Amino acid sequence: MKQDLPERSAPARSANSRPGTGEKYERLLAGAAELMARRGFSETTMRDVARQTGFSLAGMYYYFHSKEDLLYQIQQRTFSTLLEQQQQAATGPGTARERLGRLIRSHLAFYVRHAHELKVCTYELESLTGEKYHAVERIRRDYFALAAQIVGQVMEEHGGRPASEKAVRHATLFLFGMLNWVFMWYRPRRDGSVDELADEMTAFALTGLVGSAP
Amino acid sequence: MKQDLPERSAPARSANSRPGTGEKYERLLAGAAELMARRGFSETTMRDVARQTGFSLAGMYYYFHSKEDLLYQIQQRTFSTLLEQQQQAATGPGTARERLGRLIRSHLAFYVRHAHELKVCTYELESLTGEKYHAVERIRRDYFALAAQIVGQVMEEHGGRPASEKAVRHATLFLFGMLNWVFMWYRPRRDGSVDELADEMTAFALTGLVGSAP
DNA sequence: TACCCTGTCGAACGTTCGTTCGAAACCAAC
DNA sequence: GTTGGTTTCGAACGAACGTTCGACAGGGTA
Repeated sequence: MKQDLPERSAPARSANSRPGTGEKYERLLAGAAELMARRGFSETTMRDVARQTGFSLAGMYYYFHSKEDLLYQIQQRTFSTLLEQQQQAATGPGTARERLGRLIRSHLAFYVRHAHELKVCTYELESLTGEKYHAVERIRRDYFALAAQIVGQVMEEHGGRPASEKAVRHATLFLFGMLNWVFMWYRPRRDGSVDELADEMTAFALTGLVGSAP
Repeated sequence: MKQDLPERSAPARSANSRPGTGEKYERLLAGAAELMARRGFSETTMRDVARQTGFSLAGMYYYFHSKEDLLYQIQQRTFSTLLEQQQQAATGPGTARERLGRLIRSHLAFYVRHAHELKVCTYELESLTGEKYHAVERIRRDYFALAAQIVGQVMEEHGGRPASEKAVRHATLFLFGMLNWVFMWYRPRRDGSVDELADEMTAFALTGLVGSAP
């Protein structure tokens, strides 16, 4: 009785199972995220995850349906939480510049607390297929729209009139480029706290190299 | 004049083989780079590369020793060419701001001409091991130093005194974040020419959101 | 013709992968 | 102690992977 649903993650075993919560389930996701962040999705084997989390190879499959499902759970949970947090940080009071500063700071703070998971979200979207891919991409698009809105407001606040859609889009992509590249180099001991880093990045985004004082 | 690197990729066949040049060899590297850029290194199988380039599976191994060697050849060749080009573009005459503009424009122009190869260079360093990893990392470090030097000059030119090493380092990493993220979204039809994009990015890097006019 | 070097390839080898299956262990409720 | 659902796992399966091997065609040279 295999599933014949086109996409879906499918029921698999009867109708019970897979609480979606629980201490062991969390440990599984966290362990998998750590390995996938370090080595990449396809370089991470289920045997690695089993060793890391203390489960047996077969035992893990009680909690999810497939390796891709495991990746999906990590991305969906992490990105949803981040988006929710950012919607609060970005829609609060203050000028557009202040909201942009909060967005950057809050993103980096989230990164510090969930580095592995966020790295997986950022770099492993393309390891998902079908509906899982589109579901995560939808969240990502929402997050981009949220940031683009603020960037547009900053540009309008300063320029006196709305900036072109393309200019806003590109500036937002520059911002995400900076944010997403942080995974590749940030080490607290060498680079200072994320609060400091957030200030530097905000200054760079607002006034660039020749506008920021050291 | 071939390498006798420590790490060695093993002699494999006698002492001949692997010209390192030749039309077929180029076709092999280009085809492999295209697949690896699109799907990633470990998702790209040797059978895929064979199909893409018209070789047989075994036939390809006349030209290199292993899959990792193939990846290394792509990265080493591409990055060396880029670095050489950028050393010229960045050490020419003009103010530091002008040199930064040339660096950005030249990097993006190279991206347009060698998109697949550069994407592989940017995202598949960690698929290399041992001496191959370190060899490519050395080129990457040189490229970073080149950019950091110009960024530092821009900051000094404006601030009147040298900026802190950390500030220069972080600003350079912000710049590379923007540049390297371009792979993820740039489409000429929608986003305009790379010359336009280079101008936008240079303006953003120099004066930020509130300094650039739309 | 005989020889050898350069390219090429079908077929296979050994390994590792994600996943499955049946059985066993656990445990609260009777 | 028996039951029945929940959770765990050793062992195996089939597929796919990178790589190798022996063979062989082509063509330049003696």
